[in-house]
Amino acid sequence: MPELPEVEVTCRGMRPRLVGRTINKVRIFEKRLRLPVTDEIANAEGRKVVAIDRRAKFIIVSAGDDCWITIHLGMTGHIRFVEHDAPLQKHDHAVFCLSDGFEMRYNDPRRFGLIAWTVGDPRICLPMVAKMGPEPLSEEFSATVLWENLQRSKKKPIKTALMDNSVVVGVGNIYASETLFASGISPDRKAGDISLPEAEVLVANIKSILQKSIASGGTTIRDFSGADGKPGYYVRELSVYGHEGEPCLKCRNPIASAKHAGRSTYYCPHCQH
DNA sequence: AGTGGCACCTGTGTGC
DNA sequence: TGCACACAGGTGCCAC
Repeated sequence: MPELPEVEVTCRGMRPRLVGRTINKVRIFEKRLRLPVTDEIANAEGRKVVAIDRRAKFIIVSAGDDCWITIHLGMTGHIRFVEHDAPLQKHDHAVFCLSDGFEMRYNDPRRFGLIAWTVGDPRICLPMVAKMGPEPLSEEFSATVLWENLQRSKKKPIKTALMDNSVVVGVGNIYASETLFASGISPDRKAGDISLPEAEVLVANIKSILQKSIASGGTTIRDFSGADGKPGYYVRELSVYGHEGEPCLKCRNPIASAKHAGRSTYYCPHCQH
């Protein structure tokens, strides 16, 4: 489901519902996520949530005293807040009972997500999180940084390189296609052949497209919804993703599709070089 | 060392 | 209607 905008939208939805509440009880119905949920998650009981942050596509919940809960939504995960007596849904794998009578429920049909408990900031002590590349919406993510990172995977197609978390985080399959279209760059170009001025254009488009998507509540293809249950409306703004055969918004020639590293890519052969 | 391919899962849509 | 198959928003690991 979620790329960076969807995770950011989820975080923003969680903050007013979770921060300041005490987690009274944790119930795990299915431990077999991407990494098994450990029994340590029960240590969250009795703790009050202090803050919620995002790093790449990880949701990082601070529970005070250097105790942390890290949540990843995988491809199909989502978070909902419901009254404690609301019926459980299929694939509700974890339930956090809160002091205000509501429950935060983690639902993930494909179970590619994860829920981890750590003592110590996950951005330091969870290797999966610690080794992530630059945040696209941060100041540090500049044309120079992108260009330098692209040199490390210079033989990859640029589309695949943009989805590599060591190059930049948060750009998944949808936004890789969208940012390349906006930049007029072919997905087949080798990452190492992207010039600094082109990197400049890419950085600007990555930032603006991700920001616009966040403002629209993210992109709902099939089943994404934010923590408030609302779908993302950015799907209406997508220029190429899922639009194979339809006329390009710039030149009216048909949008094409291709595969890069097994993932679908959409692009305009006429506008992107 | 960088790269492509596969694996992990369930659900949905399509074509026969 | 049923079945087989392809495909889906992510990412770690495994051979080459």
